[in-house]
Amino acid sequence: MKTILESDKDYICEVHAPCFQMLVPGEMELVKASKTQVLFRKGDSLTKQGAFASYILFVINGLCRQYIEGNGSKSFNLRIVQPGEFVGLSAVFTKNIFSYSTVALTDCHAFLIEKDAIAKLIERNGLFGLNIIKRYCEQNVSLFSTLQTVLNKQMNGRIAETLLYLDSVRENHSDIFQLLSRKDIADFASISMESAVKLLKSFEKDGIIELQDKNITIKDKNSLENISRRG
Amino acid sequence: MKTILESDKDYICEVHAPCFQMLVPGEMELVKASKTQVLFRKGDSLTKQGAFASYILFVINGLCRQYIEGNGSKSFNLRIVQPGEFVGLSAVFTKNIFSYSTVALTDCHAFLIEKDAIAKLIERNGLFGLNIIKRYCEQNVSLFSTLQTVLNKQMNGRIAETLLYLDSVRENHSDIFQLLSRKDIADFASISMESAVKLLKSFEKDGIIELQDKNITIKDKNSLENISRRG
DNA sequence: CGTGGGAGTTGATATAGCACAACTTTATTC
DNA sequence: GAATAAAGTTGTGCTATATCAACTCCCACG
Repeated sequence: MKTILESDKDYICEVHAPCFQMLVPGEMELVKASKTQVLFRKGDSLTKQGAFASYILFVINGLCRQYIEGNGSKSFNLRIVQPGEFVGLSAVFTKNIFSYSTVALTDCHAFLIEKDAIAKLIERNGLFGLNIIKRYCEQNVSLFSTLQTVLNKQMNGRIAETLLYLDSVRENHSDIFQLLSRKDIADFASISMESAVKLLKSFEKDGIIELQDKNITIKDKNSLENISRRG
Repeated sequence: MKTILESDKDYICEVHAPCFQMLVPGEMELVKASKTQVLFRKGDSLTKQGAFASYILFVINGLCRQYIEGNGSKSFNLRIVQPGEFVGLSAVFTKNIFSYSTVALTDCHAFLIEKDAIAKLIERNGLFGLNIIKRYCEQNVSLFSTLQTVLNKQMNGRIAETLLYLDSVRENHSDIFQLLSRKDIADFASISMESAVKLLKSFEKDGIIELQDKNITIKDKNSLENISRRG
């Protein structure tokens, strides 16, 4: 993790990120003044579950994996963080502790924005606040859906859902599967790595997917959706 | 579910709810104009999972149980909704579908506020927006913690946690256990009703809790916390 | 007053998915 | 490029928890 000296050009680029479009010039200054651009190297932690959180991160480019740490080496993957998304929103306005860890799957540029700056911004600019609320809302809905899956579906359905999710990520990031180990995939479905391997093989045998080394191609999306729906 | 004709006195009462303290007079009018006070009878649904959501609810008095519906008769209890809390926040700013069901455990007074009114309010009044964000944030953090529990703990830990949670609710609502069946308790821990019964009995045998009909008294909070922590 | 149904209780049986072990293949390091 | 570590694969037994079934208790309702 290494702080980057920014050029003015960088700033112009960042300020064009969709989330910051509705700021009036004075507020833009506020963001500029309070943020720091950082390069996270592949494998670096953007957030560490349980650590103190006084800032949020906004990912400019690169991919991250967001996960909940359990006991021992057990962990559960929440999502792939893509450019244009915030990390750490949920921590900042309550107990100031990150609820999850985030690790860079590739080198990532992000900027860090102090909690106070965000709060001031929301207070002054209602439209910005509404935009942030929408993001909270989305995250909320997505958490409910995750909970649904974890509570009601079993291995088959969970792996199917995982594959569909990762395939949707692939639309924008074609190399996503190269960045994930079998354990990573298992951790999206919250099953053991061994079970994941066995299920993937069985899906391959049934002609639903194709395995080429790390890459996974979906051959029969319909079947996968059915398996996912049935649980 | 029955709409109540409100007196001016009612309005004064409602506007004193903590969340609406920082509104300027013009905005207060907006809330007044757009909300409807409703009485939900014990057993009535405040929200239905999957149903269209164009409003949020603010509970004035009474208790509700918020839960996720699964397949068949399976469901998972998220929380007890207490007076002063919102229901339906997470639905309103994204896909307009409730992610969960909510049922009244006692008669409940609530008011319904249209989505557009809330959005306008946030846009105009940043402090109000910040307040709403804090609530989102809390719900978010609580969802992460629920996920932690469901993913990492097993029966013992989950039931222990459930008991500690319900005991914390009892501080303000001493009759809470009278309102819950064994199935309800099991559904907080996401275990079968039979398992819940067996575990409760075994906790009783170990002198950790005391069972008197529906009521449950915690005798050894420390043990319960340990069991909950270990999983 | 008795009868039916829901909630609670208890023990017996079934099973999904994990842990382990042994092994193969692919990376990494000196 | 040999050696060692890490990742992936496969089969076998075990365990936590659900499901089922039988029974009790209590309340509602004819």
